[in-house]
Parts: sequence; structure tokens; C-alpha cells
Amino acid sequence: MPKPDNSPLPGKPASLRTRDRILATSLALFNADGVAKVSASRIAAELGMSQGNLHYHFRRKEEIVDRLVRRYEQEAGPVLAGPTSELASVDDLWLFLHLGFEKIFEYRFIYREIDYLTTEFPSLGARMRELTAQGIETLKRLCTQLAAAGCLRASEEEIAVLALQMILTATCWFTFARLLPETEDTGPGRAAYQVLSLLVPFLADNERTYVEYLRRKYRA
Amino acid sequence: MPKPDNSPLPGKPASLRTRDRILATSLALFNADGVAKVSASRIAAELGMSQGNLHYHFRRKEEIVDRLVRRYEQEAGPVLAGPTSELASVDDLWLFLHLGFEKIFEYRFIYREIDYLTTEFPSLGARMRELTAQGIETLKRLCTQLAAAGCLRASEEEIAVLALQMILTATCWFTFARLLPETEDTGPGRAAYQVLSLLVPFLADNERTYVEYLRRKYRA
DNA sequence: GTCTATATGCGGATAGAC
DNA sequence: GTCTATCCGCATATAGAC
Repeated sequence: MPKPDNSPLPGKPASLRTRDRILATSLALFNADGVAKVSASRIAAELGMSQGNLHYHFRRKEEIVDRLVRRYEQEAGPVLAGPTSELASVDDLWLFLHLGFEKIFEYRFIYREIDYLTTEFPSLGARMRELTAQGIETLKRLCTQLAAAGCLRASEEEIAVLALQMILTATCWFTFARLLPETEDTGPGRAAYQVLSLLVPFLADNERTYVEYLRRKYRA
Repeated sequence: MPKPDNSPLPGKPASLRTRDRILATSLALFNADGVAKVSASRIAAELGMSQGNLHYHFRRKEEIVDRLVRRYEQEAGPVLAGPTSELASVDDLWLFLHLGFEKIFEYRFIYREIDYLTTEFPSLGARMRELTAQGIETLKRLCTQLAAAGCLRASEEEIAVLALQMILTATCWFTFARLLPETEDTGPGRAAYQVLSLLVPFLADNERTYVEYLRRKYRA
């Protein structure tokens, strides 16, 4: 068995790199089996590392989870803030949704066990509520932009219901997907299509061609 | 402290009644704090009973969960099968949705930790998938009935997306609700309104008055 | 930084008296 | 049916050698 290279890199001491390896492996295991089922010893074993060493880097499992969630918040933040330029067409929205679902998929352990995590680690609750509220506001804003651009025809009330529904779907899609037959495509693209299709009845006729294209792609 | 009355009732031996008390208390605790956080000793303590006695009635915690889920399946089955008579208006659908959400709310621990439960107790996975598939089929059928009755105008493809979205919402609503501000009404009625509002753009004009009434009720 | 060895505590599960 | 007492196993957490 080759010994892992822990020699310090310029500006990157071995300890930092070990921390990153721990986080990467933990993320993969959490996504695969869930936080509840993945013990600290399991993580250490997967890394070929002793529990003692793991504990040297992260005193408690909660710290690993917390670190990963903070990373998610940082990476999702810019996506969640929405595009800087105004949306002018439905495929702009499509791109936004696709990026969002890819990020959620990358950290899918968070939403898959959201209830367990927020009761096990209460500090997470408030932060996830904040993210949710931000998502709703962004979606409302984007829909309002589309309405202004003449792509979409909906009242303020309709947009509010729609935005909530979109965030609900984004939040729960990968959890719900596990209740569908395994033959179904449930990846990020399919998820984005599902969300986009909520808008269809409100779209201007000429904006529907793009959605038609996506339909053929994801419900073939 | 008064001693609990465990004297046998006609046709109801004390053991049965104790089983029921255990199930009732477990359900309440699971709904409140989640299956993962509620230990067998906690259940026993709540009932003023020893762990040994609890174990006499249910050898493993999994058996309690399993029993409760089976009860849910039995009670949800008739609801999920849908009304026996054809739907003729949107308020028929409203009643169906409301009954469904009340049942889900009663057993909300199941969906709130669905991912945790299906990995911890794999036998649950297949059964929940079955229920989900059944729900989708029923919703498709009901929408098709409404379309036939002239209340709703949607293609088969649109109905498919819609049914999936409705079941997703039913499945995840009470989980998602915990990410909303606590000031929001997120009860079964509000949930049913949210699902119904997915249909609005497809409804015939004269069917929207009922939804308008609900809107005033739940988004006041 | 990394290891081995060990302490601590809890939840699940059991045995046997009453 | 119900209790007390106890065991097992796992996960978290720590101590101290290298």
C-alpha cells in the first residue's frame, strides 16, 4: 500500500490538505448513505486513517457537517443571489435553475436529511431558513423581471405561489426522487425541467418553444 | 401517582391496550422529535413504564415504526384510492386533498424523515415507493375526470407533470414547512390550497371562484 | 500529524424475579 | 405483564507514545 503523500506544498501545509481530504470523503459518504449512518470511524476507515487522527482535525462530527454546510452556503450564495443582469427570456431562467440544482445535487445530503440535521444540529435550522427565504425572494424577483420583459403573464399573487412551489421543489426534489421508480431520470436537468414546467401555463406563446425542446429531452 | 388501570376490558385484554398506549405515545413523540431522536427508553419513560416492559410488547424499535407505518398505509389506502364517484367539480378535489393532508399530518414523522427511515429500515422503502406510485396514478385519474367534466383543460402530458408535482408537494410539505417563517400557516388546509393552486391556470373560468374563496382564507 | 489504546456514555436488547 | 439488573455494541471523545 503506497503511503499517502503528506509532504507540505508551498503555502499549503499537510494539515490543510488532510482537512480537505476529510471533507471530500465525508461529503461523498454523507451524500451516499446519509449523515446519520456515517460514523466518524467509518470516515477514518475510508481514508485509511486512525480515528485519533481524524479527531485531531475535527473534534466532533458536527464540525465536519457544519464546515460542509458553510461551504454550501458560500457556493450557493452567488447562485441564489441570481444573475446580475435582468432576465430577458426563459432560457436565462433555465440556466439559473440548472446551476442551482447542480449545486444542490453536489451537497444533496443537506436537503435529503434536512429534518434530521436541523434537530440534531439546531444551529443549522436558522441558517437553512435564511437560505430558503432568500431563494423565494430571488425567484419572485426573477419572475417579475420575466413578466416585465413580456415573457410571462402572472399576477403578484400567482408569482408568490409559484416561487414558493419552485423552492419547495428545489428543496425536496432529490429526497422525493428516491420514492420514484429507479428507471426515471431524476438528475439536476430533469429537476430543472420539472420546475420550469410550473411556469408553462403562464408563458407567452413564443417562449414555449424552448420548454418544448426540454420536454423532448427529459421526458423521452 | 395513580396507578394506570390495566384491568382487562370485555374482549380487550390489558396487553392490547398497553400496546395501543405505546403506539399512541410513540406516534406523538416521533411526530414531535423524529424517530432518530426518540429512544426506546424515552418512550418507556414517557409512559411511566420500564424498558423491560416496553420490550415485552415490542422487541425492537423498528417494530413500533413498522406497526405505525402499516397503520398509516391502511388508513391512507382508502383516501389514496380516491372517491368512488366521479369528480364533477373542483371542490370535490379540494375535499380529497384536504383528507389526504390531514392523514399525512397525523403521521407526519414518516415523510419528515423519509430518507432516514428508508435507509434505517430498508423494508419501508419499497412500500413507500408503492404508495407514491399509487398516489400519482390516482391524481392523474382524478384530473382526467375533471377534464372530462369540462372543469379543467390540460393535455395528458400536462396532467402527468401536474400529478407528479402534486404528490411531491404532498410528500414534502410538512418537511419543507419547517424552513418557512414560523408565522406562516402551514397546516393541512394551507397545504391543500397550495396543491390546488397548481391547477388554477388550467381551470375553466367558472371553476375558479371556489379557489378564490380558498385564497382569501389561506393567504389572508 | 499520526498512531494505538482506552475511557465514557447511550441505545438496543435480554434474563430472570415477582 | 411488569419490574430490576445487566450485557452488548457502537459512536464519540480522550490520553499519551512516536
